[in-house]
Amino acid sequence: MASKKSTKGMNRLLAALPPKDAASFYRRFPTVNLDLRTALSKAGKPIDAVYFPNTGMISLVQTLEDGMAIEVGLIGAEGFFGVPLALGARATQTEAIVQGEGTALRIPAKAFIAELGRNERFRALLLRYTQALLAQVIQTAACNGRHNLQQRLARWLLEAHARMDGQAIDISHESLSYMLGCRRSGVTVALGALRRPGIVEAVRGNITVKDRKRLEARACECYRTVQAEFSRLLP
Amino acid sequence: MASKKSTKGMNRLLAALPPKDAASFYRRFPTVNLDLRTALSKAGKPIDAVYFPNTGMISLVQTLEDGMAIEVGLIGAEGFFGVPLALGARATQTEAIVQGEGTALRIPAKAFIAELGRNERFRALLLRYTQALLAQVIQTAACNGRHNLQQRLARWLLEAHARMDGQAIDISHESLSYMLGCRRSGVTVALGALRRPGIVEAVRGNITVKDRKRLEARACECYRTVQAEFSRLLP
DNA sequence: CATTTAGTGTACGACAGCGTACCGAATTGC
DNA sequence: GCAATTCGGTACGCTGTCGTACACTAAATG
Repeated sequence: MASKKSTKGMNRLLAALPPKDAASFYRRFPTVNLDLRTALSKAGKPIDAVYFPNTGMISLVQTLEDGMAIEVGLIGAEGFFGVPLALGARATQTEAIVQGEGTALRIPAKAFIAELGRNERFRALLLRYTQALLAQVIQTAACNGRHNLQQRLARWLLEAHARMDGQAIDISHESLSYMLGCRRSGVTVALGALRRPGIVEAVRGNITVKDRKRLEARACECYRTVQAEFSRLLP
Repeated sequence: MASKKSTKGMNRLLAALPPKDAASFYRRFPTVNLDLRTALSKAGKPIDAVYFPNTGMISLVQTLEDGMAIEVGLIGAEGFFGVPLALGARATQTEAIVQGEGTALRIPAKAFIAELGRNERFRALLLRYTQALLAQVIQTAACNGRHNLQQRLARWLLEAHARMDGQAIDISHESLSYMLGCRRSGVTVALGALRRPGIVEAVRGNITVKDRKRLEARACECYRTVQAEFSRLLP
């Protein structure tokens, strides 16, 4: 295995470390499958491991008292799940759910914390990612307050499309409504408006982006803004 | 001046440090006035100092491309402004605006970063606060997506009331609409519904909470949820 | 293969909040 | 003291999204 080439399809935070460090992580910790709809952590329960996705994506979902939920962040190979541990907390009210199949490096909480204590560079990198995640959540807060369903759906599809490397996205209207915090039929209508002009194709539980340019035109600025923040913080 | 007693009306993060450390901060850095409507940082510009409020409050506001804005977080004596610096960034797209008059300890960016590097305990404390702020922004994202104006206004008033120690809140409907991301007249109507039953009193640019209990009943759960997160993370 | 279940398309009345506009009252600036 | 400006109250028609409901189809299950 050519070690330089293997940064393709590898988690980009780990890939940003000195090659020896990255290799050490991949040697010492297992790569696990991220299976669709699996919860990596539950509200209020201790986080028992952190995940650095190589492929696939993880949704951060906040559940409200009435049982309604809404997505507040999306994590792919550009990041990792486990920010609260890096900040000295053990648990969050926010749930993490696999929303796109893939694989991830899994590091148990204890080992992760130990590693942070001894690897200055690793810690600095993860804190910069934390700032990027914060920027993403902030943008989502603004987006939820001011942009309409059409725009937010288009944004979500762009985010997912990028993280799934252009593959089709396996998600039902029902799940998507859960992410966007709206009715199931609201998704059907908004998606119909993207499907009719051929911007996306959609069949039972599966959405394919066909024309990214036109999808961007229908989305709000939020995707672009967050993107810019990420490349500024994590070059 | 009895040094133990002086934690009253002092920033609570600094008050949580060993008394010697806290005193050292207050000796080495100036306490400045937080003047209403002052911007402590501008979108995209380097943050030149961090602020630990003793009293008053600071709003985190995200501006969108169309010039519309919305508040994503609120900082009082329980926290500090400057999280991005603690995470290794120099600037953010998010603006910080004084929304309630008070005073704050001001630490220049350079000195702050130096201090973080040498004071382990200080750093750990600020990172736990960062997690609390993240929880606040996450809840706000969910709140903006799912709660109505009435509930969100009530929540905002509770947050402000707590941070202003029960004092009257100096803010116009216009500014409030800016915080909540709605029309000015939307605020007037929603506030009217709280004023008529005597829950709040409102005169030109000034709102007084008269009945906190009933205000809580009109607010969404978000205030309580964030509150719980804060006391869990920063006892 | 027959039956159940999950996912999708569509419709309809209700309503919260929008954009806009206008007026009077309080405050500020000259 | 007067004019200009800011702030607050109210109204009206419009639009996006909601809640709900029903029918149809594809997939899963027996």
